[in-house]
Amino acid sequence: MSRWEPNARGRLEQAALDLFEERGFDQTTVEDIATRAGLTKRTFFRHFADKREVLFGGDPGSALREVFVTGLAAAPPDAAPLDAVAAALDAGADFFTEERRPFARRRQRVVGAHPELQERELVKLASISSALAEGLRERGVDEPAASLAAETGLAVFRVAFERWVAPGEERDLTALTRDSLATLRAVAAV
Amino acid sequence: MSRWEPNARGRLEQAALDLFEERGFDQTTVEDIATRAGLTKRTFFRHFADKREVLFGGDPGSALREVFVTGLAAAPPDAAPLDAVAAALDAGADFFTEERRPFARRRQRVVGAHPELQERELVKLASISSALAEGLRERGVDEPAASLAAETGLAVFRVAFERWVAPGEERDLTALTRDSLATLRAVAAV
DNA sequence: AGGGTGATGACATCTGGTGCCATCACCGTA
DNA sequence: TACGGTGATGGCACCAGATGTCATCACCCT
Repeated sequence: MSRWEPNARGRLEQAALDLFEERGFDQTTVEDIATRAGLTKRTFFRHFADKREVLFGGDPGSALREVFVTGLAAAPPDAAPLDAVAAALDAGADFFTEERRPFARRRQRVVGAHPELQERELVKLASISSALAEGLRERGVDEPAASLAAETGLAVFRVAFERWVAPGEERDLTALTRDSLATLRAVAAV
Repeated sequence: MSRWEPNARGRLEQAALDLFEERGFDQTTVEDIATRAGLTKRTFFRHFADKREVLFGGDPGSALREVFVTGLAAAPPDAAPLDAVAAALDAGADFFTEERRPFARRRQRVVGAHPELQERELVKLASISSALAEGLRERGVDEPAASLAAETGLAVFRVAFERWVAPGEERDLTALTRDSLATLRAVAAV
């Protein structure tokens, strides 16, 4: 692909995460990141739409959304909405293998320390929620049930994910997701 | 209070909403807003932390969060988590009276047209969700049930709110919220 | 060897956002 | 009446994020 030093994008992501941990998000300029990656500020903005996006995979960040949507599509056509969403969550949980946990923890610490990064994270999750709702509608689920099932499912996933990256937690994301879903069902039971 | 033209903050909010509708968020500079309000860019940033915040009430935006928290606190101590959250949602729904609907619709159209504004909106809602979860924990609800009930409740409210501001919708927000909550309970029923 | 292609560098520019100090209107007090 | 305090505003400089434009360079293909 690249004819210069390979993997410019990856180098930028790596440099950014390192610098954000060292000095914090605000104390790191885009030029700092680019320089550490052996590139220039202008090139940074060719790979990422803005400074925050470097932590969210840029366009590839939509990969996770695809995983969820595919998982949803794989559920039996006659599955209840929340059961179909549960299948999507399982697929999402599989995406975050044990090898990814250390990186996820670093990333979560940085994001958690900076409100402007949490903004972006919420948008990404909302985008997944919208995609799930759309998938549910295609399965014949009416509004507002489709949106509610999707949003609820994502809330379950978010809670599970936060537990997964919490210090000392050892259970895998699949187990945590299923546990959270069970808790939700108990809470929502009339 | 003010010894100059009164209500500088309100004038800035009004000018901003007008300009965002006329030209769009990106095509409007902070200087444009300030000038239309008879002020300067520097003064704008004394009232609002950033350009987006002008649509979210600045600090007073936390007023809504207080309404929710107060509503939650007013629920019977032995109420089930989701019932307590339902009380909070009722309080939130009361906050948006019929007179506010036209303004809410204008605002929603602008926010809906600009992803960067949606980011901010998600943060505000997440802040309410956190406050509700905290309130539930104080009522003795354990994690992750507290977070799940809070996030689920807010999903219900968000869905209801979107229907409330939809063109042609005439039901009030309380009715829509209760309807959405009933739908959620049906969806979550095993 | 030469042209095409795509990623990068260099430069200019706009705008969001902040720090700093001056200014001005009003208020209370002597 | 005079005077100083207070709080909101204006003006200015400045940094950093973000974008448009053009030049450059490495590689591939013919």
